[in-house]
Amino acid sequence: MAGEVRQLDDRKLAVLRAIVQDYVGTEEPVGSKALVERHNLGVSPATVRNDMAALEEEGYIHQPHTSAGRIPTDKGYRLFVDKLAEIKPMSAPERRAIRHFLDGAVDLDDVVARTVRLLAQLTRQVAVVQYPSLTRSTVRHIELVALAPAKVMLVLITNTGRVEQRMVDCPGTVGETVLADLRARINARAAGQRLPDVPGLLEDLPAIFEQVDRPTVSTVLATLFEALAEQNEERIMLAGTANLTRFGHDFPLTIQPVLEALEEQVILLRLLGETTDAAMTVRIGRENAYEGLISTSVVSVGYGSGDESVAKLGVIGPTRMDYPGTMGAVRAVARYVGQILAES
Amino acid sequence: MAGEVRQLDDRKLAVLRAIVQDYVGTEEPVGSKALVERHNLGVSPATVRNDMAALEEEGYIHQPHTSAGRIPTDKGYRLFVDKLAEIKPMSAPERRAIRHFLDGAVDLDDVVARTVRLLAQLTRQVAVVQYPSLTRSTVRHIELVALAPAKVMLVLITNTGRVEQRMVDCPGTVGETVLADLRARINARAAGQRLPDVPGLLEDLPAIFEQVDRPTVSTVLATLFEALAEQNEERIMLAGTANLTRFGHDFPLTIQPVLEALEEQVILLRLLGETTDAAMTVRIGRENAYEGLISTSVVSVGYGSGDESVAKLGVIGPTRMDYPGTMGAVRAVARYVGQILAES
DNA sequence: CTTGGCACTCAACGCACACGAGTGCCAAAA
DNA sequence: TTTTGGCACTCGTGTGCGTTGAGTGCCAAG
Repeated sequence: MAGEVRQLDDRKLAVLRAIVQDYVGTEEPVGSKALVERHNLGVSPATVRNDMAALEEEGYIHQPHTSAGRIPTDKGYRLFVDKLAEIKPMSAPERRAIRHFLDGAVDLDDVVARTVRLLAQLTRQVAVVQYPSLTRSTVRHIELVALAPAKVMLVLITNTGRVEQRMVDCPGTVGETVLADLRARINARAAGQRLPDVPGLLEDLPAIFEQVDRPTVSTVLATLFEALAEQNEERIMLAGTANLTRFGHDFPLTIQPVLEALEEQVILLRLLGETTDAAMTVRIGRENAYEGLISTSVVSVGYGSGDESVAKLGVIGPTRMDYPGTMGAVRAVARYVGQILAES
Repeated sequence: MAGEVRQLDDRKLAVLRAIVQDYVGTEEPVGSKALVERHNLGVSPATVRNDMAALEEEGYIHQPHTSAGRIPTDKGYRLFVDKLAEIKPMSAPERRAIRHFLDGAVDLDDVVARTVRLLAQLTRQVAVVQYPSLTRSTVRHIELVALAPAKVMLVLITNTGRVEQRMVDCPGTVGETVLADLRARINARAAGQRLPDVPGLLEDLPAIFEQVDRPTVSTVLATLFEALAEQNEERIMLAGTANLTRFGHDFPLTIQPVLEALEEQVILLRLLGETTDAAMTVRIGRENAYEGLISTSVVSVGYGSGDESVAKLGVIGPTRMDYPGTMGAVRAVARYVGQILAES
């Protein structure tokens, strides 16, 4: 990679940057003349043409047909994102708006809902927010409630405010005192612990109870462990699908697979899952594993209620998107959500 | 209305029915010649033309331009749905598939999720399912959990399996015994009662407690009443948005407002809210209050875990849709969901 | 290495024209 | 009175064709 980049002098890079910027703005192939007019590169169109030829040779741009301007390729966008663009910080009013909008949230659901709408609005694209996952969070409280003689409800509350509940059908009648005892012991050991660690801390509990109660205790614990382990049930919230209509000219073809992808939580989760934890990840066009998204880019980043990332959020848009602006918005929103979560 | 219909003899109605059926099938304006060929009306094209002229006069059909075939108007579809079409029952294999697909559900969320996907797939349109609402259901259990000295979590569980939780910030420290007492009294009075009736049954509770605890009790109850009253927070689940791509030829224009509408839960709720409880409701084109949906039809019906409807579900598609088939699917799915809910 | 000039390419546009599906109307038949 | 065949008419769609112009590649001069 370094080898290739070395061959491109500064002006060629500037030309590529200009092409990306113009194309993102106009959505039309950009020619040499228009380029020198709009950006003041101090050279003639002919020179730019030579540079363009070189850039095309290297695979950073290409022309749809002979007598047309150039369009960046995925590789071109990649270089742009990696070397040529700076994340655009949000303006002060924008930051204030974000803050204000998120501050009104009343519970975790509301935080996520507001976040995803905000992100969609800021970027004018499709926004995706993953609920804070169970695996990284810690136990705040575990509650057991007898609903019927042999029916117990188990409620798990995490430090991120997430609540998970399960019904437990017990093998026999459950005494209230036993239940209270179990509840107390579970919380004494598990409170404040990270979810994956909890099973290890509780596995010897049945032995403490009377012989007759052990099946019940075991059943309850089994259900709890199941709830803890079930990372699959990671939920996701979407917004801004209406922005897909601004996708391009060749409509149904591009938009349909995207809509299909958006309906599959599994795909979205995998998409976000590819984000390296802390850093912002940008997947451009064919870099996306899923076929339906080859003409889209995904900008995603982790967010968390402290120094540590507990979930991810991001944006899906056409490869021809305003990368600096989008990345700025994604980063800013992720930060503020983190703060909100830390406060609550 | 009776007056207008009287003017249309049986054959004219048959022509209208044929036009609707053909247009739904082909998506193209249908002419007199094609009509007599495909349906065996025992008359000549010329006769059909006369009937068409009459139908157009009455506003049931119209032609996009002079030398084109006819298209049903909203009014035409309305007549078709009201008088000319029968709800098409599901075939035995279809019914089996529905049953099988819904039977795998493990909890309420899963039931709703499966239902909405199923409905989208069956009708090949956008499906909407409202979560069983709080107002019609009864209290199964109310739980209070002390999370911190002055922080209590309130959990409300309904007979439909829905769980609603709220954090309560109490004015002072809450004693465990007081909390247990309160919990017991609340459940003794509220369990099994319909949600709207609960506040009336509990309002004198603070008076029973010691002076010092009354603020706490009042605060908890206030939060509970709030949760009970908050019908607004009725949730909705969507599926099948990808089916919008099969909407029509004039793409972005039609689809964008629809996507926007689908993102607004409020709009969807109002849409479903217009459904008269038991009966299936069909809103065609401009009959829909919301502007963005004037080129769509909404087929909706209530469903419930017994004889009574607790929530609604439906389908949104182009006015040019297969009404008998769609209505059949909606009705069948609603029935089976009702059964599932009743069982659990 | 840069630049102006120049010939070339090719999508987009406009236009004229023919085609044909579909209509409305009318007079004759039922 | 209703139905039907005939007929002239409308008008959107498709096709072929020349024009336009943005944009290119190449080359020779600066």
